Amino acid sequence: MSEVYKALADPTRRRILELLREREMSAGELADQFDLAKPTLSGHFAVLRAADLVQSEKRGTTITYRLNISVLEEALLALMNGFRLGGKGNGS
Amino acid sequence: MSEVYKALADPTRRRILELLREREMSAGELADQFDLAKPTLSGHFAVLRAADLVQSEKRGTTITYRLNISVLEEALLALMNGFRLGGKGNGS
DNA sequence: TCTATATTTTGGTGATTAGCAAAATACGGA
DNA sequence: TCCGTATTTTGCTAATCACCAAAATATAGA
Repeated sequence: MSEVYKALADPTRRRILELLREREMSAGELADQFDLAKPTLSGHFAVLRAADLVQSEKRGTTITYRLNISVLEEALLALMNGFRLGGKGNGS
Repeated sequence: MSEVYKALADPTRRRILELLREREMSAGELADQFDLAKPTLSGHFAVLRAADLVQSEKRGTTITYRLNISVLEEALLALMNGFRLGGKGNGS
C-alpha cells in the first residue's frame, strides 16, 4: 500500500496516470508524450505496475497500459478516511 | 502543491500527520512517539511545514505543531477530482 | 550571567532514485 | 533464419533523502 504513495510522489508518474485516465496507451505512445528516454519511462511503468496502479497487456510486440482505477481510488479513500476527511460527506 | 505528495510519500510523515489529527503536540512530544533521533524528526517537520501541511507556534522554548487540515483536504480532493474519482458521489 | 531545556542547523554517511546509453529480449514478417 | 520494431534490462552517474552526532540557537529560571 505504501508503494502507492511512493508512486504518486513523482510528477512524471502522476502525469502518466492522468494520460491513462483518458484512454489506454502503449508504452511507446506514452513515452512520446515526455521528453525523456524510453528506458526512463519503462522504469516509471515498472514502479506503477509494482504499486498495481496500472495493468499491462502484451499483444504482439506492443505492451498496452491501462489505469487500474480501483487501486487508486482505494488508496485515496483510505487516506481520506485515515484523516477523517469526508469531503462531500462520508455517510458516518 | 507537488510538495504535498512528496510529504505524504514518507511513512514517518504520514504517521506524524495522523498523530496531529488527534491533538496538537510539541516537537518533543512527537519525537517521543518515534524511535528516531530528534534532528531526524525536525527534518520531517520542516518538510511538512514546507508543504504547508502543519502550522507551528512557538511559546517559550516549546514549538507546538498543529495539523493544517484544509491543505490536506484540498490536496486529496484535487487528486480525486483530477482522476474523476467521486467515492461517495461528487455531485456532478 | 550561568545553567538547563527544547528545538533546529550543520556536516557527514549510506541508501534510494531518476536519468541515460547500450545491450538484451521478444515478436512478426520477409 | 534474418531483419526491423517495441520494450525492457543492465550498468552507470548525479542528485536526493533519511538518518545520526555534534554544534548552534533560543528561552526560562536561578
